[in-house]
Amino acid sequence: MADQPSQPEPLIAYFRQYFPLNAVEKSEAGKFFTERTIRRRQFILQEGDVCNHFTFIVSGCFKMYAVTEDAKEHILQFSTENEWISDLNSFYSREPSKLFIEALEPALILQIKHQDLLHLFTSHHKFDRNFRIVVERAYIQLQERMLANISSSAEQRYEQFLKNNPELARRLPGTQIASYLGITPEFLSKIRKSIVGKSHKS
Amino acid sequence: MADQPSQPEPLIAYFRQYFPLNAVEKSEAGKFFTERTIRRRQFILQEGDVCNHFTFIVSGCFKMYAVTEDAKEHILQFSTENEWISDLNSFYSREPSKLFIEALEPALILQIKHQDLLHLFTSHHKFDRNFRIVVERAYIQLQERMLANISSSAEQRYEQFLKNNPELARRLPGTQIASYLGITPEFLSKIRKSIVGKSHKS
DNA sequence: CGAAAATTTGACATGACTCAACTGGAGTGG
DNA sequence: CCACTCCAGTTGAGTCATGTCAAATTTTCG
Repeated sequence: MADQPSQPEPLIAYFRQYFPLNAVEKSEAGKFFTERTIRRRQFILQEGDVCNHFTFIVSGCFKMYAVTEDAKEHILQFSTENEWISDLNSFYSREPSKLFIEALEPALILQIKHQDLLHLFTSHHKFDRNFRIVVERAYIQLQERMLANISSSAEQRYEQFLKNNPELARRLPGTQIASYLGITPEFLSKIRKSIVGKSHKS
Repeated sequence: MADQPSQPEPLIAYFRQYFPLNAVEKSEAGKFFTERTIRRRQFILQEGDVCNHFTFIVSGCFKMYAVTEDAKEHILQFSTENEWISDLNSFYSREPSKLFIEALEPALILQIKHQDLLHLFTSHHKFDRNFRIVVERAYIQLQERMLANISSSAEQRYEQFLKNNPELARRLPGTQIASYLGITPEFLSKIRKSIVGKSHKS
């Protein structure tokens, strides 16, 4: 539903940051990326399905999360405008995903199918390069988050999140941020109170 | 010190898993990767230095870690035979690293310099592809570890580590594993005791 | 407006850390 | 072969960080 003729300008502008596409490559991108409009709370991936699309976000915001046996949601990733989201594991292994990807706001996305992306990699190697760089940058960020998780308290991680993602901190409810940080919403509320207390003691 | 004529067979065998190199590409790999012998406790990267090499491990074992203001060591990664290790952030940004990479066992490695790797990417696009895949797989693993960290107790994370890395669990002292899991060695000791207790109650 | 979700608060429970002491190998040099 | 040191590992007591549960309040969205 809601598929439309593709307008991949935002994607082309995105790739221009790394290795700009030539005319042929731009035309190929236009051919294989499909535009979709997504409602708030709509899923673009559900647990049990194979992740068959690589998704570029033109506007809006998504969360990717796992649900554990105790029925709790654990957010692995937020992604917004000019970012990618996909369960890489399921996408490449073709095995059922253990994750959900859900829109937190109405969104506009560009999606490419698994086999079309493999085709792009093979026929136009600049896509290999651009996607190498996309994943490298994501890896570096995840590594920083990992370091914070094994070396800092919940309060420090929250402050680091505020500093690195001021925009997200404004857009998202605290419950979601708590889930991302690996703490309970109640405890996040207590952290916030304690931070306010500190800044008043000037 | 200890540089030797390169014997890149293990590396070529490694790439064969993904996209095998042709004769020209093999010869290029041989030209740019340098072999080094590393002693136990020797560093191949120290905080403050720019990470100028991408390292493939032929044999041995390394840890990559950060040291925080309280002088504690936090292990971000272990890497062993047929794996890579490098501070991607410093390697690409050319800024001083915040990390150390240190040998936990005597090791044999193959290293390529920053500018030589960029050259390989540009002149032989199969390296773009192979490194895209290398980073994708590392990303998927790190994502699993991240999920464990935000959703599981220390005991569950330790059991998951034992299951996923039985080899490392045998090779490494518990102090190092505790640092990797983000807990204290004392607490790991108590976890071990509690696990033994459980398995006796059959 | 009305329902559902987010936030806050407090009492209590538990997970994980700190510190200090002790144990027991694995080298190393005599 | 012994004595010595040096780590890794263990243990226990006390403390701090974070979670659980339940309830009241506020905000958001349909």
